[in-house]
Amino acid sequence: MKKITIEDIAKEAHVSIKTVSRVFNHEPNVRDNTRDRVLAVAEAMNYRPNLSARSLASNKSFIIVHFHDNPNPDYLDRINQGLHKACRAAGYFSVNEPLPLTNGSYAALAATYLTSFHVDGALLSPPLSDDPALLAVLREKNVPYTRVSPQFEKRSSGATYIDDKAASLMMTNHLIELGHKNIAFIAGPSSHGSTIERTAGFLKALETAGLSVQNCPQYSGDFSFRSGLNAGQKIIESGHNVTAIFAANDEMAVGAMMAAMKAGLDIPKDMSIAGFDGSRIGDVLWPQLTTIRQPIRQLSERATDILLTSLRTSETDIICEELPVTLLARGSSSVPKISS
Amino acid sequence: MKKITIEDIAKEAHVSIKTVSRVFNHEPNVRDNTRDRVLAVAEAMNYRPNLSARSLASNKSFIIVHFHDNPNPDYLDRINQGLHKACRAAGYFSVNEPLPLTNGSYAALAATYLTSFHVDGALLSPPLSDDPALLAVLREKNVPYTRVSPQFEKRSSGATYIDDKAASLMMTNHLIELGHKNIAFIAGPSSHGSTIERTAGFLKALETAGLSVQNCPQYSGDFSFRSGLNAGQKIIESGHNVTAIFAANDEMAVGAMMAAMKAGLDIPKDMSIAGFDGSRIGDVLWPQLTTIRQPIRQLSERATDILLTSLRTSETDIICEELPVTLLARGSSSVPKISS
DNA sequence: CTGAAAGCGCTAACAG
DNA sequence: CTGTTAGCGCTTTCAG
Repeated sequence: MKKITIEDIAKEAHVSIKTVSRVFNHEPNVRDNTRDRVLAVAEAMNYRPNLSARSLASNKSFIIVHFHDNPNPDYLDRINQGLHKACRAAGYFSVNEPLPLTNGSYAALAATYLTSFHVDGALLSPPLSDDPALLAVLREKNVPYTRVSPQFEKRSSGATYIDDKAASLMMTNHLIELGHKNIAFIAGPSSHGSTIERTAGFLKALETAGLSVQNCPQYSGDFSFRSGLNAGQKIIESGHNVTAIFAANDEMAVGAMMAAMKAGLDIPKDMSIAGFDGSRIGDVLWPQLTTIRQPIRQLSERATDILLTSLRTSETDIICEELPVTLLARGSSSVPKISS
Repeated sequence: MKKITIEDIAKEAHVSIKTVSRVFNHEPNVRDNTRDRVLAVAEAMNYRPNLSARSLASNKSFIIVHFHDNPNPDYLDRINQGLHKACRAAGYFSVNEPLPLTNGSYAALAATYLTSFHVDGALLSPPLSDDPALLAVLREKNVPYTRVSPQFEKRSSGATYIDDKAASLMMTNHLIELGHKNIAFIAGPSSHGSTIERTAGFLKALETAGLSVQNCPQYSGDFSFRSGLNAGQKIIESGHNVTAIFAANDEMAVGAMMAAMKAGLDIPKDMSIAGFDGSRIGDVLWPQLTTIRQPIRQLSERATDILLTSLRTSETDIICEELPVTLLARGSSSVPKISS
């Protein structure tokens, strides 16, 4: 079972290897007739170009790397699905590389990675989308990249994102409309750019509704379940008469929900809970979590599409797309028991 | 910023490129002196061998692919962590490839993948670990592989696994010791080999304890949350006086728990719930899920180690390792309210 | 222990 | 529209 190469195809199709190469690279200047013959032969012989050879000769690899450091497996998985789908549709391959920000030398790690593993482009997901050190490495190495949900210098690269502020405002309004006046907010970590936006949306909604910020205490967590649990406990002990908790992601919201349940509170009668993201964790609870559903797979797929398009057209236009979110009002939120 | 190649290192270290190559491939027959000099120069010039060139010349790629079709992102993530860690420690790279069994041509997909993307080995995780069509492709293409948690022909390849039957027996005994006599079991799908083992462990425990199988109804799901919810509803409506539900994975257990909560039952007073896997979903609930914790990351890391070792030593010994599990007794299980 | 030469399978740059 | 000739950066012979 010997390996079949471009030469075998050339011989069989009575053309030169260059012509075969042209066909497989979608280059112009091949007669339809010839092209069809080559493709037929290749199909018949089950030929696949050797990626290493292609990569060595052309200095292209047909590989896109996804750098990530998000602790949420669910989020990662959705990003990967979109990435994989877009890559496959374009004949590219995708690989994943964790880049732990907690490891002081993550930028050096990325640099090492990019030197030994030639990639054609990179996809960045939060929190790496906004990491200056990583972006610097990418630019220095001349690796094109697009970003999912960047917050800073949004238009400095191709990107897809949602309107965090508007989404957060939408959710806060939902709680306000239910009748809540004492709403606690659990913000994300400052390392995530979305934190500012989501907090701003929350505050704007309060302001518009004329609610006192004094009655709406703000806490902050690191997006982890545990930090939500801690914040939830503090909120409950604080004596603020809080009737609703809005957390900047679902993990923390579920943590807060657990704190409430532990304290013997009924959800949503005694305490409404709202999250942000639309991750699986919120589907698999009773009551199910009221949240903002982000189109994560599409964000990633579109971001990859944008990257691949820019690679192929070598266009310099920077494409940025905002995708819509949905408010999922479910069992964890309702009208407050006592309006204060 | 030009690319530095093996030639730059050779020139600078006053040796031939072949010697540099020897050093980087850990080949013998290099004087320590020479080796050190080469390494020093390479370090100073920040040299990294070009993977494509290496791959083209040696017909090795230093890439391990992980084929998977597990719907649980949490499980996948842990497998990936172990894989990544083991690969990195050995200078290998890892890539992921979903292979949806629901897609009729998944075996052909795998074949295509393996022809265009040269990999040195493959890691299989359930349910692919036991897929005959995929195994056939791998063998035909001569791609070495190891498997995580295979159930059939265990010793036909390198593998790591747990003792599913013993673990299931352990959990059932836990429930029996708490005083439960009417225990429902939700089995996994027949496509997963573990289903037989886990069911066998359940039945063995009943038998040993002298409990009647009639009082312990068996259901089956597909490992999804939703299927656990459905089974849970049936169990509650069945009038079997069931006081405990043991599901063959955590997702289904949580589904069953949700069914119980919806029906107004108190967990664990009215109904004890137990799962299997130790995935995040069970940590993030109130009460937390009693479950069997599998060392998923270690299973994957060891399986990868076994694969890499066999690649480098070209030894033909097949290594299989059984790793221990832990019973996590948490809030979702307790003594039954009424002993029947 | 070390080096020189010959490719790996493909694409780039030029000729026709 | 098509073919020829050089490499890409490395490893593998095979000689020393």
